[in-house]
Amino acid sequence: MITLTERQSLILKAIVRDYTEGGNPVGSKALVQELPMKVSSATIRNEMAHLEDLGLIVKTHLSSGRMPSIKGYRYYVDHILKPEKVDNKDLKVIQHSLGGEFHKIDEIVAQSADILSQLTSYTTFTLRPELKHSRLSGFRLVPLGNHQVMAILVTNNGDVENQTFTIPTDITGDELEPVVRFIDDQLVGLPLQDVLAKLQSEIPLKLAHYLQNPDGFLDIFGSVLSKAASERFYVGGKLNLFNYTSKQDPQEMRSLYSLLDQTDHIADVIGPPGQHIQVRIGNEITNDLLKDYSLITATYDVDQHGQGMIALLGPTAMPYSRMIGLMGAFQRELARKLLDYYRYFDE
Amino acid sequence: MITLTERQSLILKAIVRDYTEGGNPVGSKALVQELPMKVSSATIRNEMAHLEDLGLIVKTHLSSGRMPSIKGYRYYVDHILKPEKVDNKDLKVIQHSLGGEFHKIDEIVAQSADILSQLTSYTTFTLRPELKHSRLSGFRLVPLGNHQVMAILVTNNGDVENQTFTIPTDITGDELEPVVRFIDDQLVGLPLQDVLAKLQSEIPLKLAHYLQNPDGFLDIFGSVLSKAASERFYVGGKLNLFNYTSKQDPQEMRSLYSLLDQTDHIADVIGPPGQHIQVRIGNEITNDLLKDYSLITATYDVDQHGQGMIALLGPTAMPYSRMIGLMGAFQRELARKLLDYYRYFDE
DNA sequence: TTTTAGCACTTAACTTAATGGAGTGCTAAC
DNA sequence: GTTAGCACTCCATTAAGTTAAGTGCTAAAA
Repeated sequence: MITLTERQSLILKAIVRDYTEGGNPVGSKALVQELPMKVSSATIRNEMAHLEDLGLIVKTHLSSGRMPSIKGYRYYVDHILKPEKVDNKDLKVIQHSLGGEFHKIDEIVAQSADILSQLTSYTTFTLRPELKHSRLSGFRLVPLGNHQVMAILVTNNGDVENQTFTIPTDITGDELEPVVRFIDDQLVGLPLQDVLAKLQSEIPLKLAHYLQNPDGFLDIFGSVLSKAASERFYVGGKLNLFNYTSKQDPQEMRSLYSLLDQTDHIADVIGPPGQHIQVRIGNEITNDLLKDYSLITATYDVDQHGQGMIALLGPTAMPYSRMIGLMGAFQRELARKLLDYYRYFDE
Repeated sequence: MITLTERQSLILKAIVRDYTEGGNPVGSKALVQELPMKVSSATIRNEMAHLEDLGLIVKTHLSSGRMPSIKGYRYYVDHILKPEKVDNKDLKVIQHSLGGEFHKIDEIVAQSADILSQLTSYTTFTLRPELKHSRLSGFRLVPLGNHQVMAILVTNNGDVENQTFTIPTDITGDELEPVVRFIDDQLVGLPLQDVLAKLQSEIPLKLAHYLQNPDGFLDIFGSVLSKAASERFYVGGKLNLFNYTSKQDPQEMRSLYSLLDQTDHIADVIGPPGQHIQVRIGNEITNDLLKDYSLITATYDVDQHGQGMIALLGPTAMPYSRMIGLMGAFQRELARKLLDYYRYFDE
């Protein structure tokens, strides 16, 4: 367990700030100007040597200034940093952007990714509260003619999922009636995850009473259901990658960029909803492609409707204090907005 | 009007080929090896000086080798190049990729962009045959509860467009019945563009007979209709940009990349369906961001179902001969596949 | 008239050397 | 414990020199 004196702590803090703002290693003379106490550069050099022994700062070469190491950022984030109170202008932007009328939760969550990426100039990810916790409130099968049927699934929160299927024979509404009625009777009102579970077990059996050949229908229902229950990350500010990346190898940029298109990989990186705000720095991120970046994740809570996440990807040298403050504010505003939304549908 | 001797033509051709393959300016000595006739490097130098006077090739500095100018590429494409017969393996890939079962035209067209970008390692755009020519074959309004209604529009070609609306009051199927019947009576069977036209003129009046307050419904119908009739480009191989771009300025990459996300800008660049295969080189493209690239566009024809387009964006130094051959083949295969698809739905 | 050999010339790209500046570690004095 | 002073290290920049590729031009050959 590392313990720093007050002065060492101030020095580390100043190095983090300077390096984040200027992008260049910081020397002892520059620090003389900035520290609140009056000490000589030689003293600072002594302290810096100590910080380096502890592994909190590093040199790029024997006679260069210092920059924070991963461990240094870690210490800074854990013990020094105070979340900055969110800028009033930024708060206004958030509230205004979330203030409009939305027709779907996914729109709110998707837009959130965009707002956050604009505010930060970094790349953001958002995850809606898990749909599994929503309840099935309706299922429709609409024959469209031309051998096509559209399946529509509705939840109590107003989420709508639909999919069109091509089927061998033309079907009229009357033929589908008993199936839809079966679902209304047996499954409406249950959380989607329970419906999913039942689909594996008792539904096929029961459905056999209503339909001669239930397989085709089960495929359709299962497909829409799992599409609805699957989690989707929205990505904002993909293009911002160009602003903060240090890479110039096009191939590396390419793999990075393609990572952002793969929801499952993003899910691995960001992990399940957890406690409050978490900062992962450099190689603490479980993906080698991101080992030169930092990731701030925050879980937001919408009461009985479950939890969602927002996340921010940026350079290791980012203004953590401001970012953490911003994430906190956003987290609160988003949760509030979603609560409002759910309340509207619960009426 | 430029006319070249046989030998000059061969030299220009060789310069284009060498420069495309190697990426470096081509010198007179290298050409001695490659030309079919035996001439000295001095003779080639004389010919090259002439080609330079005509503006077909340029030097990067006083004593460098030559590379083709835009004008040089233009001449090459117009007068020298012969489309390469498409590689048998590539043809197999195309046929196999388009051979599967598709449920929607948009899937076929979207997948086409991906296949083409894989085959070429460049970036591709595809545009489906204009939906305006399709006929309205059905319209449904499905009440979903929770103040929501889904509007579904179906065409005779199996295209389905749907959109969910939130409305102030809950509505039952019975109330919508007359509206849907009105549409079935009056509009089904007409091309979408005619429906669009009528929506501006006679429909509002007629609808007033069926509904007290037709405005809300007209908004919904109009919205789905215009969403269906709007053209959409599919983009394939966005990431391939990293392979062939010469830019390393991240800001420029950024604007380029964001251009690919804007369907309307792409439409401007690629232009309306035209004649067969067209090659635009460098500043012949009407967008300054693309002035260092080349664009090959091809229009494909699906008989009475209208025309669509495929397009290819790559470096000015691209193997035009192979690419034009490939575009031709793809154009034919895609048209055939779509004809099959339409035939299936016309049954 | 066309082609070619030969040569002087140009330029980019690379290598080497020289210089200045920022910053460090260490020592000895305060 | 702190500081002034100094030798030392390394990067960055500039300057100079070298090489290789390629050209244009001239005069001779075909």
